Amino acid sequence: MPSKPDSITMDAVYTAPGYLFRRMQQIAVAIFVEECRAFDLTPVQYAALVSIHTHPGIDATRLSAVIAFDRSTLGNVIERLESKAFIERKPGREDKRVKLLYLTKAGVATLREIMPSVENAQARMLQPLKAADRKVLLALMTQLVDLNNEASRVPLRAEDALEHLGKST
Amino acid sequence: MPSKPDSITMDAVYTAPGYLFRRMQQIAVAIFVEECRAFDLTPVQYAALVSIHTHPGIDATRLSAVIAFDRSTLGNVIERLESKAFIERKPGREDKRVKLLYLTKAGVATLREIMPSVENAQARMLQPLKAADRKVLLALMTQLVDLNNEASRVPLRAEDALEHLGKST
DNA sequence: GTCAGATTGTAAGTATGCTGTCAATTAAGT
DNA sequence: ACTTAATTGACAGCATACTTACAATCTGAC
Repeated sequence: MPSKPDSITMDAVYTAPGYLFRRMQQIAVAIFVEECRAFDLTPVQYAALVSIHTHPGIDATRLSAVIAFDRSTLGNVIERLESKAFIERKPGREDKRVKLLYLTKAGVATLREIMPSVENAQARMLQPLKAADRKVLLALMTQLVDLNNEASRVPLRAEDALEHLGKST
Repeated sequence: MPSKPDSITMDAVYTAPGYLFRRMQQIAVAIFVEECRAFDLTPVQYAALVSIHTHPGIDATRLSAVIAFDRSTLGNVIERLESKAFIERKPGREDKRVKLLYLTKAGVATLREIMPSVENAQARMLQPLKAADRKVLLALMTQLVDLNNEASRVPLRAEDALEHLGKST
């Protein structure tokens, strides 16, 4: 309980949950990039690819809700994926504002090829822990992220993914 | 175990530890910014202030090792803290390359005032969990970050903080 | 003492992640 | 039908976070 600055130590940083989350995120990205450096895909770009593969013809706004990425950020991500020829943007027929997203053949192929490396990376992040602890940590993180969903600037809305189908129902 | 893209679902994203860490980091920053919006300090800037307060006269390279921030990133952070008049940079006498960092009076005052808000923010991040689970999560995260230290691009080197003292020993 | 190599701060370039704003378009209310 | 609301993608701007490169400086080997 350091309340006066005179009593501030580095523990005010090191033991803060926010610092641990930041640090672990940095480590997770470093591991992902290292395992996947052959594929020219970042973690964010990978998540976007998976989502577009799962929801072909989704638009950028819905995609941002499905992976909880900021809409502005996602615009740049989509641009890069398009310039790498992993995805295509096609104008919507009903709604002239939207641009529908689809994987290209190269995108599908890359996704198939990168999968084992991604799984290696995800495993490596938790490897230092005992198997039982890994499960506990994953369960608690899943719970915490879910319960804090609304505190996020861009809450996850997985259901939004279905809106681009059967809109006329 | 989805190995063929045809069997990929969003679980390939949602249950990946890397995704959970990213999401939680975003939530943590959002909560910090909301609780501390009266102070014009980001989480990173706060950590830097605490470190400079704890290690007056530290230089930027050592500071980056102490809070595990990239040296380049930290350059910009320091610039912003200086332009806000929270810190001062003074040229080193022995080594003309380094610039030593000190808190200004405004920096010390701000640090004292922001402390309660930071603690509120840190508490809010874990609040959705039961008290016992909070302890477990914190312990596991601390362990995991520590054991993965070398996997990070900028490993934490807390001891480096002491080097700017008694260099001539 | 001098020269090779390391270190320090800085800068440019790329990639998230957020804040706003804006024009175009669509949807809703009357 | 017509005006107002909301939505969509795009853009500008700020703040991390990393890469490489570079000039100034320092250190060590000889």
